[in-house]
Amino acid sequence: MANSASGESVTERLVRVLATFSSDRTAQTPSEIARRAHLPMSTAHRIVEDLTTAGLLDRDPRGEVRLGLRLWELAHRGSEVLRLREAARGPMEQVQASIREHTQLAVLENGEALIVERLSDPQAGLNIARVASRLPLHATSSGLVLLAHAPDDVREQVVQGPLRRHTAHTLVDPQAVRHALAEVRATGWAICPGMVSEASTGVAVPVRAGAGRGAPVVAALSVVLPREAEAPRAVAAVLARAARLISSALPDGRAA
Amino acid sequence: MANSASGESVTERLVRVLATFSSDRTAQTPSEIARRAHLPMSTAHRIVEDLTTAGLLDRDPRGEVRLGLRLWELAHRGSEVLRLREAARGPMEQVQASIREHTQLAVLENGEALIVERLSDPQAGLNIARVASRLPLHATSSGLVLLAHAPDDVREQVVQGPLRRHTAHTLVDPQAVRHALAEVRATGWAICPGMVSEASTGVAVPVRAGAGRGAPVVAALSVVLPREAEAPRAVAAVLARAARLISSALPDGRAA
DNA sequence: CCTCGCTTCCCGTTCAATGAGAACTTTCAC
DNA sequence: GTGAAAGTTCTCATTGAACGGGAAGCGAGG
Repeated sequence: MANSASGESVTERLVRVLATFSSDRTAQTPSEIARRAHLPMSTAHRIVEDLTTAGLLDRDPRGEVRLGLRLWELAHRGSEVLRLREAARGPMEQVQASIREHTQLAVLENGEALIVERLSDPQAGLNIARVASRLPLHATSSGLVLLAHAPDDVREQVVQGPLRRHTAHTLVDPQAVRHALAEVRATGWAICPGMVSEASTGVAVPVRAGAGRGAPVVAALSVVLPREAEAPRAVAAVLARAARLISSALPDGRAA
Repeated sequence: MANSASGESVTERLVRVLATFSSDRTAQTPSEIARRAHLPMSTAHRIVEDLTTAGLLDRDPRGEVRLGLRLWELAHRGSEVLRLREAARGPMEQVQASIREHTQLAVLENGEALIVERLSDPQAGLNIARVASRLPLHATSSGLVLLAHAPDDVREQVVQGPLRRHTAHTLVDPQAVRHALAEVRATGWAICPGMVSEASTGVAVPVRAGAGRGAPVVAALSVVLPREAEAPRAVAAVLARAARLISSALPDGRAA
């Protein structure tokens, strides 16, 4: 754009505006957006107007801004995530039926685990993650699975980057993380007691695109158990079976 | 942007690029995008690159472009559609279980019906519509329901606009449509035999935001029956019950 | 070897986007 | 009722980012 004080592309700014929305803030005033996206008032107002006429945002009569229908529509017109979710729904429901805890599916996105599907039993314990929210890679079972099978450069970048401590059990030493990842690769699952929150244990397995051990890992399937639950390895076995079901429903992974 | 030949806003163009994707075309080359979005080659390439670094698009190793994870993520961070889908899933599954045909939920979007959720039984007949696809308002049961409860100006614009004929039973006369709409309002449902395709009958009812007859209509719940099925009115009654369930799970509609 | 289509790089032109500011409206506290 | 605070809608001069034609590079296919 002409004259941007900070030398950003228009696209960047549009995304920044859209990214000010979250599961908690689904409606906000243009001024709030300006503040949260660090944009000058008048600029924010103009961008909001543009996005509104494009349908990516909607303004309700009160003047508050929400994410627009068209954004949802575009995202549903053929993202990979949709195929993945579709393939995963059945197997995830089976897992859910037999284990009765939160069941999650996550993919690797820009150094974090992005949750793409989640089934939760009302009877199950408290839950942190929601669909479309992100989790740290080094401190969650899904994250470790994704990281273990990520390309070398991505893995190293995360391992060497700052590793935030969530609980006393969080792995914050690069070497410790590398060890854990090697074990995940060897066993085929990750079991993480109390790494994010003291009270729960995460169990996760890789989901591959297509059959075969060598097929690329595209997602991690996980459940969150209460810490005191025994038999996490039995749970891992259940997950592994479900993961194979998902894999076989997925187009073969030479594509990705 | 500086120099745009056609006086469009940047945002418009970005959306045009994103809109070249569809359920059928989930991957395309930048050049294809250029052609379909009617953009000069170099411009399309640049925009694709921008959108890619912003995460709204992804390029696979082959060079083909796909919708990016981040687009999906943003759309799932608090659109109204999500609430609606969530509230509707249970009741829709009940409908599905008792009727065993395609069950759909649609909202009004810019002069068309946008399908936001769909459950389909493998045993059910052929199906046209997918999630995130659009249907004409004047020729479908969902469409007529939405149109019947739309603001006056929207309704008149559609009724007076061109009404495409799909089959011999499609309503293409403005006055006929107005009559149909009045009946939909009076009875509380729409039954459309053979309007889109000769072989099927659509049945739809309004879904309101919150309890009470006066609450605003936010969606249409419908099923597609084989034309020869008897008892469409019994089906409408089942739908109406489900719609009330959905409504009660929805935040009260003074908001919208 | 040549052709054809896609992609990438280059570069002069230009006007859309920009953002400070002022005026106006709504909201709320007292 | 009055005043302050916050949000919104304008205006407008400035300017560099976006634009797009063109050429060069790349690769597949005949």
